[in-house]
Amino acid sequence: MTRYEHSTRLLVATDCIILGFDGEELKLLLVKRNFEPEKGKWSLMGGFVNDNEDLTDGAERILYDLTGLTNIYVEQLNTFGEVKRDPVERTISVAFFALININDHDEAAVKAHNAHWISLKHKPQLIFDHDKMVDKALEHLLYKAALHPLGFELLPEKFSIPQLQKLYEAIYDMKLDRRNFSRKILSTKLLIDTGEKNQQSATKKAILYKLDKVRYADKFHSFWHFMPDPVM
Amino acid sequence: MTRYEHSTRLLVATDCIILGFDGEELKLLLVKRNFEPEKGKWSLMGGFVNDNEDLTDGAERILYDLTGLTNIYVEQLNTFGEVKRDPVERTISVAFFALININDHDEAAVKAHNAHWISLKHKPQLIFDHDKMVDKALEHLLYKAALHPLGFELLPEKFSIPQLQKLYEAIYDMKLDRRNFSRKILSTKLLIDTGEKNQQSATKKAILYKLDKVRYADKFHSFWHFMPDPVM
DNA sequence: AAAAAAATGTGTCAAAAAGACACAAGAATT
DNA sequence: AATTCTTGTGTCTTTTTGACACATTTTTTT
Repeated sequence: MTRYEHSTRLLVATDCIILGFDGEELKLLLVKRNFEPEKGKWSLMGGFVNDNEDLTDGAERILYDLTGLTNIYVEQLNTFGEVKRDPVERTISVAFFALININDHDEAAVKAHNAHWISLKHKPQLIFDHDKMVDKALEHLLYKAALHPLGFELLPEKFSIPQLQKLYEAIYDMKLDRRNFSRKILSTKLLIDTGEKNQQSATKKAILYKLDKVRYADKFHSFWHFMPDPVM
Repeated sequence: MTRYEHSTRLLVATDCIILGFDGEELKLLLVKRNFEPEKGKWSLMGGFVNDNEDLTDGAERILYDLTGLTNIYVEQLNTFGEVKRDPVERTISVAFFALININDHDEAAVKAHNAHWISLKHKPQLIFDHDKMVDKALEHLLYKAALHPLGFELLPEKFSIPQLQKLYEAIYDMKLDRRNFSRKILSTKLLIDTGEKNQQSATKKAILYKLDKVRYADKFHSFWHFMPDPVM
């Protein structure tokens, strides 16, 4: 037995939902297509999966191409396979979810691909079912960030508690009490005081922390309750 | 533009991880293959995705074939696409996660497919990367059930609180305090007292509840903390 | 028929966590 | 030196959790 005969073979693509944080709001890395189909429209960055390439490798290849980064937080999200989702030809697309610190990426690579960071609040309409993909990614972010403080992936290595709070406020689009947030985050004992202070801050310099990666890995599969319940 | 030329097309399959609960333990619906490759070995139920068929439809077709059920809780889990995962020919497999009440299924259909309910504690080794798929499904169940009381999907329409507790104990493989569990579950106000009592119970008859589906749908996107934190 | 056994429903109390809020302190601006 | 903005930390009250005890219902045993 060397091949499954009589079975249909389909195009398989990968699309990446790349989220970043600039200190104020969540942004999405989108490309303005300069090729057909849908030339001139906004879309996620994607590409076909090669014959001899794992799905994850395909996604990482695309991410590297676009951002110049390698050690990104990437997770497989969902596979979109509606028959008519691509008008040209049926294509299955495996969507990947990536979080990066917005200041880390290679700007030249981004420019070369005609890509731009767009605030989620001003997201344009995207091609095909890419809007659905983004929705799914945001839903996933809410889930994940409620259980794990994985907002760390969106911040620089050294960060302050107020920075982290702003990130969570952006993710959940709500205001949090500064003092309670600080108490809660410190009680996890996940933050290591680097002894340094935030220099760019205009007023009082905030303490810079880094993530205790060992403890984080240990605790990752325990469930926290990170965000308050919405009132019912 | 009518086709993407020069791009490789791949076989796309669907595999279903079907979990059920018999009142005591979690079980997995597995088939003993009576066809090549890997004839005689245990595997998940799966099949190729048809040319003109959505992925979800493909999964539901396979689930209906095997169990005779249509309104199953199904969720797409993950797509497994390692180059060498299928020794015959490269095949991408989209794994689906299904929860059913183990007493509902069509036994004849199950028998016809040479399928069996196997306790997770005695799961045999499966073909290809199906073990990985099952691991992923269990991990997903832990996540989901921590946030949503989605164990309901595994129980009959009317059930008692002790039944629900046994299910959660099976999922998390831990003992829970009866009184605290009851308090917590009732405080969600998700259960409607049917006025009936459990008849098969050997001693005191337990109150049968049903799920308040409206409230459940409303609350689904709020985050609960259903299981206690593991001690660190 | 009474007692024992098994499982269910509900209540109490202390400890822990969460929510609301006040005040002190560092750093730039006026 | 006073003002403003932001950060760090503390207190108090309310809510939730965790650890228990006891009463009730039904079957089984004596």
